[in-house]
Amino acid sequence: MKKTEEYRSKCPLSIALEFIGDKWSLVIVRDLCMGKSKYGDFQNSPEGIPTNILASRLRKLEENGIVIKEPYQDRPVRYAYFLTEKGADLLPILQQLVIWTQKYVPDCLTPPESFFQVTSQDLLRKDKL
Amino acid sequence: MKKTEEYRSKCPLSIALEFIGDKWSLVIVRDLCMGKSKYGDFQNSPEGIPTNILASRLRKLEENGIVIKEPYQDRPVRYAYFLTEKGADLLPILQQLVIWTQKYVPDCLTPPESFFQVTSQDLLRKDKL
DNA sequence: GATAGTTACTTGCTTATTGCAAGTGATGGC
DNA sequence: GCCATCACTTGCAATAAGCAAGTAACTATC
Repeated sequence: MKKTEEYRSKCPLSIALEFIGDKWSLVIVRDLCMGKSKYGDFQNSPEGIPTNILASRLRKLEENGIVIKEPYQDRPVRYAYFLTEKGADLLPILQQLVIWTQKYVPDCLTPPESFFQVTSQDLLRKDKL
Repeated sequence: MKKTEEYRSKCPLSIALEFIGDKWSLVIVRDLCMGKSKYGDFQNSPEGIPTNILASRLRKLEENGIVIKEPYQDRPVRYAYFLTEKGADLLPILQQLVIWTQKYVPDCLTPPESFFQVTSQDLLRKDKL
């Protein structure tokens, strides 16, 4: 992992944005929180993430220790993706983002009640939301 | 403001990322929370935001109702920037991002104690952190 | 053995964005 | 008239985003 000298500053907010400050990374983390783990799962999400962006973001999230990939099949070898503890701890951020949008954007969807009750620990036990 | 049909999906998380899912917007919001309001203030931040990016992001934040600009001088006219209520309500998101980074990135800075005690309401009273 | 289907990517290309460095405009001070 | 200040804009090169098609490694079917 990077030394703090390699970030554009030592501010923790600024550092966080170097990890997840783009339009797709937290969408992928959302899908992982919801129990999705394979390529087809992510591609079925309503945003229609381009396949090259999906591959690139999953690789970066894995490099940053937010996601791990585990083979679920041998011939050919194919991988499923899961959140690490570091990744699961992004959940409170997702929850706060949802609260913000629900307050300020009319007509957006409401996640299930469980979404606000689930904790990072729950995700690691692989409970589905 | 956009209708929900104009976002890439109706998911509140996804919508939020269309507003602030980049590496600079929340850094600017951080600076506004800290009481900064003029160009020179933002440019003095440690990340060294390029001036064209600063201008572009402030304009977008204003268009999205997250920031307002008010003239502080007439000749020539010059503007200072402040958070709206919508912008101040991003504070819990900033706080969660900081908690995450402090847990997972060694050697990052620690904000003042007040950062975690301040509320969105406090920001609107223009209390400095 | 050839063909088709499935899943997970990669590739080539176009378009868009990022960001560097310099420049511009409207003032005031000397 | 020149210089300084502050808030941007501009031109351009580099990088990233994303579209659409393609590829690889299997299995199933005929």
